[in-house]
Amino acid sequence: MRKSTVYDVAKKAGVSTATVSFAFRHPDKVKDKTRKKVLDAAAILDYVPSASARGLARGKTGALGLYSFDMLLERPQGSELEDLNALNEQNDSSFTRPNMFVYPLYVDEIQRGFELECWHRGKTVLLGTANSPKENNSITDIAGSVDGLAVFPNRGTDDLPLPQLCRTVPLVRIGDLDNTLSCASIYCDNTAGIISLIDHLIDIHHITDMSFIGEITTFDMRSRFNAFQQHVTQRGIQVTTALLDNSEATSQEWMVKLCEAIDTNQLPQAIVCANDQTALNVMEILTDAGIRIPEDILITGFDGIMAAEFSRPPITTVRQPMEHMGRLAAKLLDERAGIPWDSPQSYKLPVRMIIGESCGCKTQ
Amino acid sequence: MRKSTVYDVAKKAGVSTATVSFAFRHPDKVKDKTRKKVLDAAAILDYVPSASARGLARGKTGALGLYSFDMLLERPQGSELEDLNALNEQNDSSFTRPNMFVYPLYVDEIQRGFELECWHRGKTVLLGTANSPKENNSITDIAGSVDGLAVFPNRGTDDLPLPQLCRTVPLVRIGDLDNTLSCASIYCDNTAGIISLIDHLIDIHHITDMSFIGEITTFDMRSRFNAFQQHVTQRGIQVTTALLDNSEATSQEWMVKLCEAIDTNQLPQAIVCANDQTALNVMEILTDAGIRIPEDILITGFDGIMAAEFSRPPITTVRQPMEHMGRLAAKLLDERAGIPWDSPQSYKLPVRMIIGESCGCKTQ
DNA sequence: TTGAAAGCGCTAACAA
DNA sequence: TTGTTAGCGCTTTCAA
Repeated sequence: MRKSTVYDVAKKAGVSTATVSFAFRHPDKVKDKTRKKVLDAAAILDYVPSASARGLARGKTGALGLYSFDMLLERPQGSELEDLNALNEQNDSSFTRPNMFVYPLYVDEIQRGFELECWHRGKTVLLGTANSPKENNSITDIAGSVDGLAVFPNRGTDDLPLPQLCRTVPLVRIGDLDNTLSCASIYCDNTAGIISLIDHLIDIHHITDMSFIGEITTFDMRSRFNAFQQHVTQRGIQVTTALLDNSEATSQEWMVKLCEAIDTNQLPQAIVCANDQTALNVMEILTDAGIRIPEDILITGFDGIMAAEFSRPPITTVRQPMEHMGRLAAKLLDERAGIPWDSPQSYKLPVRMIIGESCGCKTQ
Repeated sequence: MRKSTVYDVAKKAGVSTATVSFAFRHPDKVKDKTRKKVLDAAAILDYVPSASARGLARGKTGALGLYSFDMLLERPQGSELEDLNALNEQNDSSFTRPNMFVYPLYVDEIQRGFELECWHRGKTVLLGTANSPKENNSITDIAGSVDGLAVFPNRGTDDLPLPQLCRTVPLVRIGDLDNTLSCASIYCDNTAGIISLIDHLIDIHHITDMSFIGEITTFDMRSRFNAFQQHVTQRGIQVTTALLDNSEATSQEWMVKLCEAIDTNQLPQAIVCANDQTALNVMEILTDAGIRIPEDILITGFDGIMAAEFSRPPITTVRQPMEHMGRLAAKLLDERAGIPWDSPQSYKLPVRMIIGESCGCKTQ
């Protein structure tokens, strides 16, 4: 059964297609009786207007997009996506309890903010993701179907055709800063966050020797690493360089270094991690090696994701206003009404330190 | 600066628009040299194909939709969505820690499954929500822009034009069962879940007197309520009817009844709650009244959301395979390739009881 | 208040 | 292998 169109409705209602369109889009511009005829005909014919056609005609889609780069690859579930059929087996992973080490993470909280704001504004949300690093044309696909697009940075972001996109559609980078492109950047005050962490470790816990762990693959991570180096120097702190990893590598070299440091007893008094997920991993490795946190070593994270609060011990971290960031992205995009920015915009949002117990504090 | 189109690219590359289209959609059908010309021209012109135009021409959009009904209204944040500007203030709620009583909930875990499967299949996800119960034409809007649509049931779902939609686009109802419409229904084995809960309370904790609390506004809730009534009768258990609320009301009448029962000391030995969120609320009210769980009364939930596991005490509940349900929805929709079902389909998924401590068990 | 008609940008026969 | 061309369904001037 063919889908019915304006033409079908128009014929059935005995009016023109223009009137059908008006009956839906500008109800007040149409005589009540006419409108009723149209609506009735539409109901009988199961008329569902084509958003594609409308988008084409209007030059807008009414949707805002959020693009995440190879999220799947970074999450354990990604690999289990095949077994959709054997749910009856008792040991199916679908029955395991929710695991907050996998969800919700940083991107999820931002996504949630984005969705809230879009719904608030009556925009629909389009979610896209590349399955493989090579598929960077998928971002162009989604860019072509929205009035504005928010993008998460990631390793591989450099390959994305962001320079072209931002000339065609309003583009927001989240957790990233770019002053060369005519797009908006929303990021948090990484420097202030790292400083407050370091100061806390020094001033409250009298640490004289610390290091930094993390993959320096994005703007955020780089900012934190730089802030660490700088502030630690400024405070005259010794740095256990054995651990420092300022490589751009995607592999987790720091794990090797950390294990070596454990084996050779070269651990610093404290480790500042690039983010909560890294901190979680570091803590697991240390714990497995019989090293206690915070008795034997202090750990800090960054981001303030849910898992940081519920890990044992809870992680002392810096919380980004993630929901807010997502909402701001949607707001900025919506306000552009489809018109790309003509100069770089940036929004640096404040952060707040959250004291857990991994730094040696007692939080009741 | 006008967005460039196939025509612009075609002219610049010195080919026809068809060739431009082919160069992108069927790269192998175009001579290498020609394709290169096209791609170069496209890059120079910042060409971003219009998904609307493609959707129109192809009759498909490549997106799958997920529609939630008035989610915002049910969540505390919904009301705070205005203050997007004053983030510098120290007490901004954006800095509060993630609150799992608000997110992620039942729908979020399903949504996540839906997203995972869509990404896996290379489909984009369209998220839509009605801001107000009256805005039920928004679902038609999103139905018009996807190749398949999943819908959450809710109070108010009855007002939705589901009968018309399911004749135009493949439709999946999640957490709902409908044998009258030509759509698919994905729901869990509510009856088995309730039975295992009741049996546990009776057989392990020797409960002889229990009741049920919840708003009976959706298929799931109704199923659980019915299963409760039936199984409790079958096991010859006394029911504290003072608490039973089988009304269809949206207001939370059960709160009143619960408070009365507390005041008059009419509480049963155990309360089976319609879902985890209700259980959380019930526990809060009881705790505030100085009643201890599980010492003074046993509580069970349903769903297995994250907050149930981390509440104190952890809630004994029944876990639905939520991620799986979302994934199944996406899979079914994708497989229809835009063609509506011509008869009702239903998928009842198994559940599993998860022992917490709210039932009186000790889980270390 | 309604109708006629010209696009919107892309795709896919069909031809060449 | 590439070009021509007829739509896809809706919106929106402009006229009536």
